[in-house]
Amino acid sequence: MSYMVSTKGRYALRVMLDLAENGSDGYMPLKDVSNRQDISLKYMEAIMPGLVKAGLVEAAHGKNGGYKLARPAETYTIGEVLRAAEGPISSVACLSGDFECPRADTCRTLPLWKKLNEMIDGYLSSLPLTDFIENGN
Amino acid sequence: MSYMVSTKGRYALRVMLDLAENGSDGYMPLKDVSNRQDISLKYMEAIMPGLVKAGLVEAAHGKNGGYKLARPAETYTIGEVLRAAEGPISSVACLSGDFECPRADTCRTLPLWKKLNEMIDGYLSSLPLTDFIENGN
DNA sequence: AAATTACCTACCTATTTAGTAGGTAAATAT
DNA sequence: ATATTTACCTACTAAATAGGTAGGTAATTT
Repeated sequence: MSYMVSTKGRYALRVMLDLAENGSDGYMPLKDVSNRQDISLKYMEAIMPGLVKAGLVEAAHGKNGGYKLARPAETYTIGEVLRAAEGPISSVACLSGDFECPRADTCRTLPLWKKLNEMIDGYLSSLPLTDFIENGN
Repeated sequence: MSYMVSTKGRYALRVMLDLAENGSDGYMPLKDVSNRQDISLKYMEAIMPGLVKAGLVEAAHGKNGGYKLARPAETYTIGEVLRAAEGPISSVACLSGDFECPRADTCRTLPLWKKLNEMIDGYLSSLPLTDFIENGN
């Protein structure tokens, strides 16, 4: 077994939460986030462009630059952040898209994985990011 | 991202289903299962001892030996087969046991992963293995 | 004694994870 | 204009995991 959600997705969540809590109207340099969250700056730099491309955050270069949320914090869900950072989330390779299983037509367990994926996706996509600020939910 | 359920667990499910369908009161040689399921015999040999140790199947050496289910087929759940083959299933490393996160006490997202794991485990442990015989559930 | 079967140990290749290192491009401040 | 700050891009790396293969040993039956 391996893990469905890696540091990439978990760190992305923490950056988003950090921006939601510590961000004002301006841009927040990644160095500050890195210090507060104790995550390697260089590694975070590799994660952020994915969030920019997905339209979750906006970036600005130069002095007083950094990142800020593209929308009000309450409108994000855990699911969309994870997908932006990690790509589509699946419990098994059978449903990954880049893998064509020759047994797919007759496979008895495929519907199981489909349902499991739907459950997971439904759960994560129903959870607002801000549920994890200021309370222990 | 990686996958929570690998071939190890998926093959184990197929072996169990095969034994449920094709097994009589005697033992079924792994070679036969391997042929029907088109799974590498050598790889299956590596998976089976885990199922034996977990008490899911019984093994017999020598001629007319092989494997058979230890209990009536209807009493197995998908979850217990996957756990026997893959070890404990978790969506994130944070809850794997062999990893001690120093942020665990104050982590805001840990409860999310806990709930997600419980959902997944609850679902898989509620599904009887035999749901996947003779119908498209 | 021979055949059959499970089971054990070691190895292998490719991929992924979790980074690091070093530099380039853009924007701002002085 | 120049220096500084910031994002961003392109490698590279070490360790782990996935998904096997190869070969042999132990147990059981014919």
